[in-house]
Amino acid sequence: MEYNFRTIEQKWQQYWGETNAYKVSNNSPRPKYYVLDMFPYPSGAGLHVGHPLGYIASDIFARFKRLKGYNVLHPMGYDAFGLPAEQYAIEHGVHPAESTKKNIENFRKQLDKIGFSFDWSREVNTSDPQYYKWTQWIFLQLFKSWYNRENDKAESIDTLVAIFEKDGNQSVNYYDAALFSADEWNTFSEKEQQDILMQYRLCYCGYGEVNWCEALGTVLANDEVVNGVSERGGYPVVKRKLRQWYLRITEYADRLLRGLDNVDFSDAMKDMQSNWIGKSYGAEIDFAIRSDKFATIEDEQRRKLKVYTTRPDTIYGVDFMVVAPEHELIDLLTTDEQREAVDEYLAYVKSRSERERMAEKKITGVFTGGYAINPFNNRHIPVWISEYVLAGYGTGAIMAVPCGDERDFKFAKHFDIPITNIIGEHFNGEEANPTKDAMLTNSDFLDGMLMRDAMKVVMDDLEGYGKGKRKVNYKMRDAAFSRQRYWGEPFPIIWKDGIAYPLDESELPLELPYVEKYGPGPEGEGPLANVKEWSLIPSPSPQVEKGALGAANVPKYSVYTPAQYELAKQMRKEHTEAEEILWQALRNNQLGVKFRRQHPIDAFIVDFVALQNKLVVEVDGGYHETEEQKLYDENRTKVLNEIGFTVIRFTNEEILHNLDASLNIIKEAINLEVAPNPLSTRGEGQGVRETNTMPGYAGSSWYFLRYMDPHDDAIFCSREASDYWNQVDLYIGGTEHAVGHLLYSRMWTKFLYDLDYIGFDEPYRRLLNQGMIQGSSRFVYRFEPLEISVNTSSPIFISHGLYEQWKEGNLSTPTILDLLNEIIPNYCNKENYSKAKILISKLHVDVNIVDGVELDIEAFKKWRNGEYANAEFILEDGKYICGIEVEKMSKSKFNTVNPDDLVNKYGADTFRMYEMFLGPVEQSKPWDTKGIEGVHRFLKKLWRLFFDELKGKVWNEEKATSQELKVLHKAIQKIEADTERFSFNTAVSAFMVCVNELSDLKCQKREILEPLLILLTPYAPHIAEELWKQLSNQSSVLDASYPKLEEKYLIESTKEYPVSINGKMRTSVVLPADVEQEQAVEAVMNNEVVQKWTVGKQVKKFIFVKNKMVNVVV
RNA sequence: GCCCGGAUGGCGGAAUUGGUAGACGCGCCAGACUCAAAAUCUGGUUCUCGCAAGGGAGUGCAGGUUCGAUUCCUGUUCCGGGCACCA
Repeated sequence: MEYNFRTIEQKWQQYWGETNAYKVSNNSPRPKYYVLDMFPYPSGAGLHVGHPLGYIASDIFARFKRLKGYNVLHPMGYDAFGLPAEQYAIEHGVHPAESTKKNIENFRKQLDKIGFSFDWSREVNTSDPQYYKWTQWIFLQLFKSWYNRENDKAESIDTLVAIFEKDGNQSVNYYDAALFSADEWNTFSEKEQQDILMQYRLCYCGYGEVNWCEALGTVLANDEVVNGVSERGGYPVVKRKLRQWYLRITEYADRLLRGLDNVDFSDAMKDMQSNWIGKSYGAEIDFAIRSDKFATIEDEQRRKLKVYTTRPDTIYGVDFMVVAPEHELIDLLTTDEQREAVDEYLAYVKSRSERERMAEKKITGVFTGGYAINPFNNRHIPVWISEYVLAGYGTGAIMAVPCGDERDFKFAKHFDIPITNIIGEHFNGEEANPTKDAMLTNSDFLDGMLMRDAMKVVMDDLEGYGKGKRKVNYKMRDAAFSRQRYWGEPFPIIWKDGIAYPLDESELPLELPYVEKYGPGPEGEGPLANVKEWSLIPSPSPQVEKGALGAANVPKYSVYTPAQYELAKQMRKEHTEAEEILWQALRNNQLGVKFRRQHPIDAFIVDFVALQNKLVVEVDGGYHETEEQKLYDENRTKVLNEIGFTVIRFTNEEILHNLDASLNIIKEAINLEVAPNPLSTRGEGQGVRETNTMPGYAGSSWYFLRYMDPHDDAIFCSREASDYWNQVDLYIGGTEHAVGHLLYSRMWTKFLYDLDYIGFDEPYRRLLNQGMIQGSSRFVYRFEPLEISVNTSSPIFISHGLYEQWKEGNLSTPTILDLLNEIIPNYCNKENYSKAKILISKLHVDVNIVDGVELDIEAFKKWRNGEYANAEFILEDGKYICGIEVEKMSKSKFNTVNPDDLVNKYGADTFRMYEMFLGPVEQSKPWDTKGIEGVHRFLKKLWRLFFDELKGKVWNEEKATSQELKVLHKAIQKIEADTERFSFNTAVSAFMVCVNELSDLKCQKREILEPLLILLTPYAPHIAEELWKQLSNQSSVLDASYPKLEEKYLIESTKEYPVSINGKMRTSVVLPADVEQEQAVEAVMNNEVVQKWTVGKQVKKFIFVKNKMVNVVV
């Protein structure tokens, strides 16, 4: 009987399925253990061998714990919302729900073949309304909560309202809101009250910058933006402020930091998270600024440049200031001479993504022309703008101390800014020195003080004189929680008159409407904004009928017809007096904003427009008094509003007689900076649904809880279930989730804990990071056709070794041409040899048709539908050898290996063990199918301990010898310990060693083999179950109990000690196990080899480490 | 740029707390079985000098600490992951 893995694996997978072998109960007398894999996104490309790595590891551990007597929860599900499905829908017209469903089916099929012990009755899918009902529900709880810093926890917003009603906001003035009293609160309108509350909510609405691509009409992810243009199509991308939802994760910053002390994550992971949170202690310092634009002293007093610094001790070393390009004071600081340079620089920055800005090595910046005043010595300090200062961090402005900060130093050098040395000899003029231990110089009253000590002195001084204050700062920002996309959870929010009203919980789930088109909505809103019958509540929508206006069907303001353009040009010449006066006041950026006049927008040509601010200004003549014209104006305004423009209308009279007042109105509109919430102007008093959707991490922030109680209709997870399963005991996934998913889910857990829905505030007790499996790409080398060669349809490929020789110049052109002529007669005439210019291109070839490095030429000819059917090859040693490079595993590089193929060829058990055998699970490594044979051989060798091809069953009931027991218990010891510490690769080796040794001993005894099968069950469950049943066991091996290590079988009476002379291994001596130093000295010194090395030399030292080694120093 | 990893034979890797560098597997070489091949089995395999015995070198690179360093420290190079709208 031979090892027929296909039959065996199919048989037991079916058996385990039918017997519900993996179904887990929430009631068990056994201790619980929760093993979780990071939520997979079911991509259309299916599984490649990199995906199951973590799942196999977790499966081994889950099965191991089960054998150890635990009730183990090991679930699987799908993070099914996401961009790729939506992108696929846009490109192929397949609804994301459909493609996702298909992908999941495919995923499941692939997973099933590998023999995982998932309890599929607990499967979850984030895009299932029964699941996202609870994602929406948790969002509502976040929306209805605020963070009470006094109690250091989230509370219902009602407690905040109670505080406002009683005392106003004096005690809870967190987010730079204006102060108000209880009386004032009570007289506020509902809108005013709700606007204030919105600022406090844990999920709140604000404005944030996004990558906006006008041509695609959509917001792009950072990695969809390459060099300032969209990845798809290469269209320009700019920053644009859009209304966004935010998660107030910053309130949890400190708890997220402290919580790291109570979890078992790697130090690297903890470092990454705490660096991300970025807690720092420092000071905020106010610098007065000089500007001739200040009308009064009060103005000057009011508008200070606030910086955040962790080094207030260096205050006398400040040689310049740098503000972020988005800083609000730039306009004020910029002098007329510098205006042009500043504008140019800001335009440049606007085209760059945040990532590019941070990654840029090149130093860029521009001087504003303005100065700030050092509050300590009244020194005038030039203010610069540079992209390396980010608006979101600190105050968006820094005081630069070039002698102490490397980046400041480089900036000063680059722009020739003189450097003040405040650390004396510690600064060498060549590079900055960030020391805190130098004695201060050039620092007035701080001179001679240690920098460390000066920090406190400066901060006390700042606070004493009201020039600044101590401040704890976090690098972490609130997390953007909305996406302008279709394929995500809809927000259970209805806007009415600019107020966000939550849906009643009984109305959940708010289902995603089915759509046919996935294009972006107006004004950077999500595609849902196009679904009027869904978003407007109730219908009908007061839509403007375009035909009635004679409007062309022109959707975007940036797109207009040549005819319109000509008309606009004409109209510019025919301006009225009022228009001309206003134009003179608006032109040349006098308000800090660029206006255009007579510019086409949609179907209209408007009088004036500030495109960036989405502001239209119209100046109406007397004829606007007619009824007909009034109606037209009204409709025109409506359409402009619809596409996000604010419209201000003046009469000729107003401009001519009160220009200042008119300008003030325009200024006010500009200061809004962003267009008002489009949802507050649409729908005319009726409700409008929120049309953004939630981000990918919404559903994945709490999924581990749903697995505990996946079918509960009453709550996201019953307290009973979460009390029983509690934290995830082992969480396995990649480091790429270090600061995204892991921080969000930790925050949600803390939030749900604050509201007392669960009893623990850290989701994952222990985290294991799996490495990435990289692809090992193979290359072939193709000649580009020579101009002088005969025309041939045969592409010619050259083997890697020869290609390398050619590349290094060791293979001359004539030699190559000779080779070519050999393959294709008369390929190139000898006379033309000197004119030939050889070009060889390197092409990816499918790794699955390459055996190691040798190309399967026949398979290659059939590859890609016979694209290379008539290819010719220049071989080396009769073979075509491919080049190798390690790259990311991806379809486009033809280096993906499908687990299905390997499972078909070798079986799931072999595949599982091989994935583990490849190396430490935490480490990244390239995939190489080659070695899988060795593991397969091991399983066959194990099989032969039970069955002989000819003799049939060969195991026996004989008593085991002590030598055999030693082999077994050595294996138990090693495999148990290795599994416990996730060193699966060495455990697989230990199995091999054990089976090798048993084979050598010809041991086929049940007493030894049976425990070995249990050891093997987590790794290769199918073969273990088969052999287990063959040994006539009735129950499943899955529920056997793990063999117990008996130390007594391992005791040795002697030990072979390595002997080193001067630390270099020379020989070894066998000594009794309980040997003491004196005996050891004697035995070692009498050793022949030792004597050879020590003869004529004095022994200086004799080092004896019991059970380790001996070292003789001469 | 910043944060976090990694680097050991031809290849994947082992060496758990500073104590015999290269376990186990692949590949390669030789042999057995076979008409032959596959499969299987046996032996060898870091490099280098040497017939051998035996010696020398060796864990990315340059230093340091130590009786002893793949392991600890300093510096450095290269590769991988993350950097807030991929999930």
